[in-house]
Formats: sequence, C-alpha cells, structure tokens
Amino acid sequence: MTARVNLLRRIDEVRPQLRKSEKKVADLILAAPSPVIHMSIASLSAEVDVSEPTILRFCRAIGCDGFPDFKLKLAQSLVSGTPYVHADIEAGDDMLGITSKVFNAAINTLGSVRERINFAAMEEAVVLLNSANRIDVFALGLTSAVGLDAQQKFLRFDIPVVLHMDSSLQTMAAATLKSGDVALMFSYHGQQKELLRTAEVAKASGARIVCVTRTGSRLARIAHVVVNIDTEEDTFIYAPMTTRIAHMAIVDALATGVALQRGPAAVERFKKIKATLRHEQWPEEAAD
Amino acid sequence: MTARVNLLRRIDEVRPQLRKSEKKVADLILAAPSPVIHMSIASLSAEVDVSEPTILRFCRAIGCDGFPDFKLKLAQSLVSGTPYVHADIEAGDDMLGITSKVFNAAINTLGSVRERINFAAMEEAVVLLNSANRIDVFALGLTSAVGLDAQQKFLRFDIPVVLHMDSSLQTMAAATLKSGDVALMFSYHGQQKELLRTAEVAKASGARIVCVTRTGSRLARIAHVVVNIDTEEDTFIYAPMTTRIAHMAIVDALATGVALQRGPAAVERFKKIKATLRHEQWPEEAAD
DNA sequence: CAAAAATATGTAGCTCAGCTACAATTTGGA
DNA sequence: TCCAAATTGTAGCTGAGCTACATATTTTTG
Repeated sequence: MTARVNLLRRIDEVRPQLRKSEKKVADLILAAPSPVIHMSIASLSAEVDVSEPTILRFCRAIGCDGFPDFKLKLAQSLVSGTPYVHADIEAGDDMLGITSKVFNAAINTLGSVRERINFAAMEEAVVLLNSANRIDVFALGLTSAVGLDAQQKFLRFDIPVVLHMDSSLQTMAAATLKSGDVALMFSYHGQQKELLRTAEVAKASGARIVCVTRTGSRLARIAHVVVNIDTEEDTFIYAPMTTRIAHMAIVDALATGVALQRGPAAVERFKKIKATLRHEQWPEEAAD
Repeated sequence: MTARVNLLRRIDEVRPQLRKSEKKVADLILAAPSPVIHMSIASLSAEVDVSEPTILRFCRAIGCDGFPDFKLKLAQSLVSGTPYVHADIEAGDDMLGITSKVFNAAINTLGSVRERINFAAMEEAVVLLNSANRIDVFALGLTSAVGLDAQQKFLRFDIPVVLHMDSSLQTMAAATLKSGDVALMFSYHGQQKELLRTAEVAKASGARIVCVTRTGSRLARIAHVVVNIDTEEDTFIYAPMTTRIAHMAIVDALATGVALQRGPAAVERFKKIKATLRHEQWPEEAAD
C-alpha cells in the first residue's frame, strides 16, 4: 500500500510555488473542495475564471496525472475522517457530526495500525500465551477496560488468567510469577512508572513479558515480545479513544490466534460456553 | 454530511438482483476493485467481456449517476483499506491473515453501524446523560468491559457515575434510583433476563433508561432511549468482538457529545486530568 | 528605459470517453 | 413452437480532457 498523502494538505504545501492564476485555483479548491469532485474542467475554470489548461497545469503541479486523476484523489481525501486539517470535533457539532467523526477516526486508526503491525511479534505472542502456565494481565487507568476484555477472552481457554488493575497489587503479583508464566501488559504510551516497575519485577522473576504498546517506548524495551500499536501522534481530541479500540482489536486477534493453535478442542469449549449462556437470556423471538 | 455507504458493500447487497452480465461486472469489481478506479468504460468492458452499456447499466443499478460518479464513489470506498469482505477465519491462517481479518471485520462493523445509527436517539441520550443527577452503568458478561470504559469516560464529568457488573447487585442498585437519574445499559442482544429485570426495576423507580443495544430487542422496548447497534447477524466467529468495538465507539461519541454540551468548563477539566496523569509517567524522551 | 528573453496564460482544435437510441438476441411462458 | 418480455449488444452523437501553439505578461539586461 502506498503512503497516500492527503491531497488538500499537499495543495496547501505546494501553493507558494504556484503561479498566480494557479493560486486562484488552489484557493477555491481549498475553500470548498467538495463540489469540485463533480465538476468538469470547463465548469471549474469558469468558476475560478481562468482557462482550462490552467486547471490542467494546476493538476500536474500538485502531482496528479490529469484532471480525472485529480478528482479521484480529491474525492479520496474528502472521505470523512481523513480531513486535511484533522477534523477535530467542534463546539457546534451535532450528534451526527460527532458520531461520524468518532467512528471515522476509529476506522482510520484501525486501518493504519493494521498496516504497521509486526506480525512476527504477534506470532511469538500467540505461542507464548498458548503455552503459558499462567497469564497475568496488567493494565492501568484507561487501558483497564482493555485488560478486562483480555481476561474475559482468555478465560475461555483452560489457562489460569488473572487481571490486575491496581498498581500496588500489580507489583506484588509480578513478584509471584515464575518461568513459564506470561505477563501480558497493555499501555498506550508505555511510559507509566508503576507499570514499568511491574514489568521489571515480572522479568526478574522469570516470566515472559508480552506487551501491547507503542514502539520504542520504555515498556517496549523491557518486554520480550512487543505487539506494536503505533497510532498517529496528531493529538486528536479522540486519540486515546481510537488507540483503545485498536488495543481491543489486537486482543481479538491474539485470542483468535490462540484459539486456532489450540485446535478443535477449544472451538468445542466455545460452543459449550455459548450454550450455557443461552439459558440466561430470552430466546430469539418470532417476528411479531 | 451525508451518510455515505460503502459502495462495495452495496454492490454485494444488490448483486442478487442484478442481471447475469451485470453480475459478471460486480464480481470482477468485488474481486479487484482498486485497478478499476483508473479504468475507462471501454477497458473495463473489455476486461469483463461485456458491452459498454452493460457497465453503465450496472452503475445505475447500484445507485450511481454514471460511470465517473461510480469511479468516484468506488475510490472513496477504498480509502484507508476500508474493506467490505467478510472472510471467516480458517484453521490454516497465520497471524497476518487472522489480524487482517479481525481488523477488517472491525472496520466493516464500525462502518455499517455508523450508517444505521439513530442520531436523534443519540441526541436524546446525551441530553439525559448531561442533566442526570446520577448515572448508573449496567453491563453483564462480555459487555462489562464496555461498561467499565463508559464509567471511566463519564467519571471525568462531575456527575456521580457508578458501574454495576454483578447481576444481583444490579437489581438492588436499580431500586435505589430516583427520578432525574439515568440507567445506562449495555447489551449485545438485549435479551439477558437479569438485565431486563434490572431495567424494569429501574424504570419503576423513576429513572430514565438509556440503553445501547439491538433494535427491537426486549431491552430496547423497555428503554426510554435506544441507541441502536445493529450489527450484521452473519454469525461470524468474530461477531461479538466487533459488536463490542462498536459499543465502545458509541461510548466515545456519547461522552464527546456530553463534553460538548458541558462547554468549555469540561474541556478545562480534561486538561487538568491529563496534566495530573502526566506526572505518573516518564516524560517523552529525546530521540536516542 | 527599451528591447529581448523568459515566463505565464489563453485559444483552437483534436481525440476519445461516456452516454443514448435502437437493434439483435436470449429467455420464459402459453 | 411461437410470441412477449427481458436482456444484451451496436452504432453513433456529444462533450470532456488534453495538446500544440498563439498571445500576453513579466523579467532581464544592455
């Protein structure tokens, strides 16, 4: 996959090097890009009051193959959620706008995280988790929901899995780990002091450390296996939100990986659990 | 902002109603959509081995204005790899395959849920949450991670928010609710007996019931406000996974909505919380 | 300051893409 | 088997996008 650059941002960057009449084109497009994707060269040139070839030269200047190619790239850049000034949520937004932006941000993050994932590390993590005598999950603060989720997922395998969300208890728990155990840690930045201490203790006690965190963070350097979540550092209002969603997706992938390694027996167990749960809910109703 | 629909998904949906030669067009596009955005009608018709008007009729059949419009929409649907394919996980998959499928499923679900969201209900939910004297969050089993997340999010506003993950305590807590309180409930199917009882009790005690669940479920019928999460019922292996991610995205949107209603004061509080947390982690390091 | 050079912009016209009207073909039912 | 309806293809028209070149504008330099 090629590293696409948002076209509007590129226009903004290239603008100073453009000629006078091309600048007029750039300005109109930056001011109101959406209608442009349905215009012809003729209508756009009339709108900006320049000649048709000027439009074409503009397209070339910003790195497009021609006018259709330009429209295509512009259209892609306009897909909600990939705005060129990060469409931060604004005071006047209604719930349609907010929800769309939040969902789009989540979708984008999942897409970009997926592209950067280190699959070899995922493999290693799955092997370690699958063969662990005991899994201790460590998470603090906002990641604790992810930790809880991980615990519930891995509960379904017959590996003892414990969740620690309290930083003082975490260090104690880490000290009880042994060789053959796995410490599974979640952290956005990988810089939380308490969690780092816990990781050191766990490592000293012989456990393998699998962490889901940012590449190159302190936590990542302590860990044996790093599943990297490298979200954009654009400091959106919603960066933490989307990062957490990426963490959960990783939990899903890891759990699925372990399930596959366990083979058909694990699948059978799933079914049994599901069947049990069914008794606790009303049956699906006939259409009424 | 229009609620865009992923074109590939629409093609998939409409496919059964297409004519034979149009199906051939659909299949080729679904199999390899990316190159199509740079093709002309002529080259595409040659590729599929049908006539040019057939291509055009296909475009109209899937709701596009013409071929250029179709290419535009297709290009937008391909942004950031938003995939539409529902590929189930298979026994032989490696972590690359598993992770991609899980992420793609999550992206799809977010996309389709976003398209079906009832924004009016979201608005109502935000208003209720914002003016609540007290928010009690109820979640059971696999949704409890979502509940925890919601609690942590709303904690940041100065509304008392409590999380109940134990079904017997839930009913008790529900009985203590009063008019002006809000019961915020999460459930995938909206059919869990205990949760339904809790909802009835909460309703009887005068609280407003906001639930995030499936349209038309029993829980939905009890609630005052239903934020609908209608994920595809394709019974994927990973349906529960992706549904939960959609739930979390909804929590994000609701929390953001409340934050905006609260105005600048709430934003200030966020910053304060963030600043406090910063002391608990190592500073970002200079490149080393 | 003027004239030439270089650059920027517009005009005219060509080619081919996209579309429409209609003809040929296939399919389904009596 | 034949007719009607639906499906698919053919031929040709319109206009969109592009190129070559002419004109206008700016810059440079003697």
